[in-house]
Amino acid sequence: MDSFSLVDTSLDLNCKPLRLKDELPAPPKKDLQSNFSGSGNKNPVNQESGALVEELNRVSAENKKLTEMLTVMCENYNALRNQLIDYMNKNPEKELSNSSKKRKSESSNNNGNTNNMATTIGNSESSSTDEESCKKPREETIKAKITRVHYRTEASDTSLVVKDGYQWRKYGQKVTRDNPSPRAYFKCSFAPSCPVKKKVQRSVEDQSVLVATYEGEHNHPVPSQMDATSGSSRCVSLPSAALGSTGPRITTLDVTKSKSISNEEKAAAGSKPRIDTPEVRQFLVEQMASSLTKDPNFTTALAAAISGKIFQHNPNGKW
DNA sequence: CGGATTTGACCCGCGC
DNA sequence: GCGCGGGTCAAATCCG
Repeated sequence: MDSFSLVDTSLDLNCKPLRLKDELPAPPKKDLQSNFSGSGNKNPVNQESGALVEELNRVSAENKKLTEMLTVMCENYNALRNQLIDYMNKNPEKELSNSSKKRKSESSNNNGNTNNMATTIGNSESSSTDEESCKKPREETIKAKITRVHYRTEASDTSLVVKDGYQWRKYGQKVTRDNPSPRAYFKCSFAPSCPVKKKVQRSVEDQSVLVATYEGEHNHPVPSQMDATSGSSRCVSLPSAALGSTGPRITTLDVTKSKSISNEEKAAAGSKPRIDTPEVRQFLVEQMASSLTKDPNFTTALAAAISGKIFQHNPNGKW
């Protein structure tokens, strides 16, 4: 929808990726250099602790700044959202005509986001910063968390296999009315213990984009990281969760990625607190994004921005 | 031979 | 009640 994309774009451009790029890398490098390469010898412990304190202060200040930015963004978003609601109230027919054809479950889960474009993430968690949670009764969304993820694939790819780290068993395929490309239905291989299902279909607008719709949450960890890279079956598609670098398309959010990140978080927490490694930096970005996943529209904007910036910075896309 | 995939049949909700 | 369309089932087939 236009309003959402408006929100997304504005947030996206003015938000933190730029700042992260500007602020994060530069100062710590200095610190690290002074700590390690130039480190000499006088008082390494004091020097290191001083640098850490300095780093902590810097990060705190940055955190504060980001929080303020987030507040401003929330306000802007809420204002825009209110305008959108007003608009939708004035023009209810268009939205109704779109949503009326949806089946009960889908329309209820997308509750409010009645656009049939594959541009929303129907994350059902309530937001801590947004008024959405109190405005919209979302009890029905507790049942099945629906997440929509975009994957860019090779143009020549014809399979509907998405490498997301989990193992899936295909149980059906259908050609739907609104999209000439077939839709594939997958169940998690851990079913029935794991109730997660996924639908994969090529985007109408861009055939090289796979839209995966996840229903439910895995009640087990990712089988292995190997699966995410080598593929559990004949995987062909690239797991690049970044569309932001290419087109007007709004969203991409890789749920499994955030989960694996959280594993990294545990590992990092258990080991040394390396403040300024690229991994940690990226993790901070990811964590910011994941914290915003509570709001589907912010998630949409920020995930695209983060992914876009990160992939620009790291063209190989290797982590 | 066993597991994964394919694909037509079937089920079910919704609109008319 | 009927037709349509999306989702699921399950027998057949494929493949390592």
